[in-house]
Amino acid sequence: MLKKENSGGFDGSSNNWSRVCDSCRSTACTVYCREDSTFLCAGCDSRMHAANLLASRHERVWVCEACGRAPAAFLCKADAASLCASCDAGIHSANPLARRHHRVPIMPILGTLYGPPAVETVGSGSMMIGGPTGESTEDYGFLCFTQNADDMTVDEEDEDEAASWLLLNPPVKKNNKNFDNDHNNQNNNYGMLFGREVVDDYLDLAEYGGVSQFNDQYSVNQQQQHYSVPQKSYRGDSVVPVQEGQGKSLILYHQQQQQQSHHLNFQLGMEYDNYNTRYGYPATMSHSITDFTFYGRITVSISSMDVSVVPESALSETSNSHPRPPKGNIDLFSGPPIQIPPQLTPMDREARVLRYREKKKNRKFEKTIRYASRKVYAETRPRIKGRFAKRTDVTEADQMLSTQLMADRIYGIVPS
DNA sequence: TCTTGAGTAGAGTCCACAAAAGTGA
DNA sequence: GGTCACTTTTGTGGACTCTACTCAA
Repeated sequence: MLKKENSGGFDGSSNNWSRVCDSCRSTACTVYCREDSTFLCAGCDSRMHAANLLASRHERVWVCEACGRAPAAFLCKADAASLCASCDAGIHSANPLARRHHRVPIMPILGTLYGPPAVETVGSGSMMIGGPTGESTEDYGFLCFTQNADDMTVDEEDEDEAASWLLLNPPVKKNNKNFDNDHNNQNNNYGMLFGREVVDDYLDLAEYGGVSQFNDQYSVNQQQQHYSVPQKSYRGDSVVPVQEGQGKSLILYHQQQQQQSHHLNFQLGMEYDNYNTRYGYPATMSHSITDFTFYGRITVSISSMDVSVVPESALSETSNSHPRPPKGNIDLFSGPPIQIPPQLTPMDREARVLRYREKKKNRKFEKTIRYASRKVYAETRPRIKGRFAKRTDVTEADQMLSTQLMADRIYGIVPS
């Protein structure tokens, strides 16, 4: 996409390193707070701007993706990148094609960086607002914060990554013209922001509740966002204590899941099940997670009923050895209602797409070893061209090889 | 602008066999 | 319900194949 360039930087320095967070001084900054005139990483931003309602209203903007040192001024839709004025000028004056990129002024980030406050949806359009136990939630206003900055950073990263899986790129076959045409035809419906980019199909989750519904909720939340529900986030396959508030909403989950998750089931089901099968996770596990939240934040819980279906060994194993679930194991099948973002601006959506792409780029699939003994044995097992071989075959092959070597020695041929 | 071939990356497949899981007496 | 013997299923890693993709000519 865009290479980091030495743009001179917001602070006038000339190196091409991303600016570090003014608060923690250890992490690359991601946002710039106009009110505080500070560059902050995601963790510090969340911490500082969730301290109180006033702070949460600070206008922030993403840091330029090209130089990483200046607040973004423009959003290039073609590159799907936030750029400062300097980088924007440099990049988009490079050639005539670049000049045609559609750029819009960057919109400030309000509220939370990693998603709006969770709001329970009730029925098809109404909303349930309140804390986990029904108390006033003024203190909970925005995100689920952990006790310290370190934890929060990890949480956000995990959740962000998990959220990324909700935004899977459907396969786009470049050579498939039919597909392309069809997709183009659908762009009127899906590609609101990114034109032909398929990722938008998944990002535009308001679609599931209807656009008008989204708008309604948006306006409602604009007024009532400080009453939003705090969400404790859980990751991994571990069994999750269901909070009181969540327990109530569980019924709603099941009522709504068929309406709201079937679409995703069809699109993502195969992929997740395949992953689970390949990496040793029971398929039932992938059907047991009953709570998630879209747009950059995932809340995962497992109903007790579903857990009982999973073999204990498998459950405990995955719980213990995988504090974080495999990426594909986040389940969308029996998912609860898709929670419509109360203040999902196009800029928010685009920002999430950016983060999604970055995460996707850096994603690593680590194979899960369920039985170390088998691994050890497999490593010591004889192979022929990578395949496991019978020990008798190997001995025969060894004999042939040794015979060949003997012959080579006899005739003075150097073995290659 | 389109075509073609080379190069690359990633996913899927295959194999044997110990260990785990299931079943019936 | 517990134990034993037997059968069936699962999981493991490296090499290879296949497909999709990129890039240059």
